[in-house]
Amino acid sequence: MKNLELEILRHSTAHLMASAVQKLFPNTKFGIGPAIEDGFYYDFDMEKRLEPEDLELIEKEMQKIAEEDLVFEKIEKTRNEAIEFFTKKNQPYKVEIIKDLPSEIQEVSFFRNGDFVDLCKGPHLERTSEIKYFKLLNLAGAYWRGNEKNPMLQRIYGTAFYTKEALDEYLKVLDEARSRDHRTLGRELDLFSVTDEIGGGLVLWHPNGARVRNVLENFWRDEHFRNGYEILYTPHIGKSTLWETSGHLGFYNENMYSPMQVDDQDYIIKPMNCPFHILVYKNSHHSYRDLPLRWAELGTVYRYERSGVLHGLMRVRGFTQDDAHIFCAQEQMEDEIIRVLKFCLKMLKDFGFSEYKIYVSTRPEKKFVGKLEEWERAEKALMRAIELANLEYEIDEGGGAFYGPKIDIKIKDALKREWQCSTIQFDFNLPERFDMTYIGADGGKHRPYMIHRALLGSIERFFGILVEHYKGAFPVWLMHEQVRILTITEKQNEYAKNIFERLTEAGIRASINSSNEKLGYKVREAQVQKIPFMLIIGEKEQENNTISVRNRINKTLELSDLGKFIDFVLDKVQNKSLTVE
RNA sequence: GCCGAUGUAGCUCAGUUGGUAGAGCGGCUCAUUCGUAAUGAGUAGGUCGGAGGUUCAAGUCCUCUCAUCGGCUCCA
Repeated sequence: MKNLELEILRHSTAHLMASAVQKLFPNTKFGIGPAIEDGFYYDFDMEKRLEPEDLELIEKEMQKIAEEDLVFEKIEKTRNEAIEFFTKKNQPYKVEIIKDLPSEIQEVSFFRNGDFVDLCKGPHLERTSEIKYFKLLNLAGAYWRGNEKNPMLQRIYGTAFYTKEALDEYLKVLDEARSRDHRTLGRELDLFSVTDEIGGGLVLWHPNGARVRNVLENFWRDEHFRNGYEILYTPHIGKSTLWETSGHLGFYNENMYSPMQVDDQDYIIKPMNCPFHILVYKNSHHSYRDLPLRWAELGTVYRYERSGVLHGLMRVRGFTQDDAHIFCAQEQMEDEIIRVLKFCLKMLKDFGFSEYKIYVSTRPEKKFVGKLEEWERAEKALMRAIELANLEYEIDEGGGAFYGPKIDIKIKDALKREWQCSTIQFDFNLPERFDMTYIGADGGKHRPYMIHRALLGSIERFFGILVEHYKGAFPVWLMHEQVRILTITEKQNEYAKNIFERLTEAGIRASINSSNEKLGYKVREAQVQKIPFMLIIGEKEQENNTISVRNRINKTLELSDLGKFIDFVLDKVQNKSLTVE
């Protein structure tokens, strides 16, 4: 199925929905109703507050209209006729759209199905009866034209497909996404919590989640040392004058928390790590021989996020960035970008993400700092690095920050959803503001290039993505508990303890369940908690000095020797294997 | 921040037209010593998100407030 065909179907379904709404709620003013990635929506302005039950009503009405087999009829009108038409019909939003069309457009097209006539350039299906498999999904508020100063309209989201199978499949994926929700799994696996008593967007990491995080961070550090980075630690607060120098108080103010007073000085909790890294740089003079400097930090920052945007671990107010800053000379810049990109992709792959989309954001039209040729050089370096890696990318023209162009990498998870994680950004602003220099081979002062980069983005978000990607069943190397020993009767307690000690000694994270429950119960418990391996220990095993291994995908493994099992697990850890067989 | 929905035990939820809180799971205790997704019995958990108000009486009605969820805007 081509996307274009789906788009036509969905857009036509949006019209169908609008015509149903018009029939049910005649005084409705219509916004727009486009097809979107997985479906469509339509925005309405009406007296009535729509409720979830109304969706069923509207769906039924749509079904009726579809069965009437109306024709989607195209009508042309001149611009003025169109304005007159919609003014008469009391459709101010439509009038606004037409008035905002470029002046060279004098003819506009309409589509009619039955009594419903909508401004639309098409294309559409031929008849309403072609729309068979659709579903209205949810209700939401949305600002007219996406601007929060405009009135808020009521939006209905829905989707449509050409076959029943495709629709069912899509609804199944939605269900699947719900069952993977990291907030639910986070509670079920006791990984983390967010509580009202502390405040929204401030995360408590429980032992299980913290264990996984710890493994992740240790790996992250090792890899950074291996890749030529040094690691820094910097404070959580700093004088407000620092943020004046950096300019954040100007351009980032609305995301920063109010200052606190210490000894008559204002201090601000950090929303970024960069100024601190720059001050480490400025603590001494640098020669061109020192460069490049690559400094990384798991830097915890606090940013004010509006209350309505907080979401589990994905959008929080306190989070840890896997931040790094690279300071280099102009001639090193291109190599550094290539290096970062390679490092980044390797890191993502180690966590099991090998599908991604890459975006390059270039210089904004108007507001930007730095010289034009610097921008061009940097943009070229970014694109070249991606091309050298033989990867595709999309250009977001003018989408860069005012201080420099960037690469953003969005990873695709098991459900093909895209998540923004990695970012590689040039900064032409801070080196200038902090007057950073190095002494070149010519004995003169030069300004270093500065590159910000985060590979995982924020540890919180990345962890949330991992939870959803793996549905809580982390790969063995990351899993907080790798092996659980299940005894059958208490006669095996001693033997179980010996096994536990050997596992622990080998560096395997294990526990014993010797409770007075039946084996079936213990298996179920371990299964629900997605523990990769269960060692079942009964009289038989004890007598023969063996073990019986079951993994979390309900398979018994042919590994009766503990030593061999330990090697097997360590091998999985070593290779970051994604399987448990 | 805005629009809408929700908020009852650790979790999932029930609570009829206002009459003073209930289940399952989980926890704890006891019994059971048992071979690959739930052994049985008993028991303890709640100022029904918070603050006002209406009423003889509020989990149920009204007002305000906070938080969460779905979106919008914004973003790591």
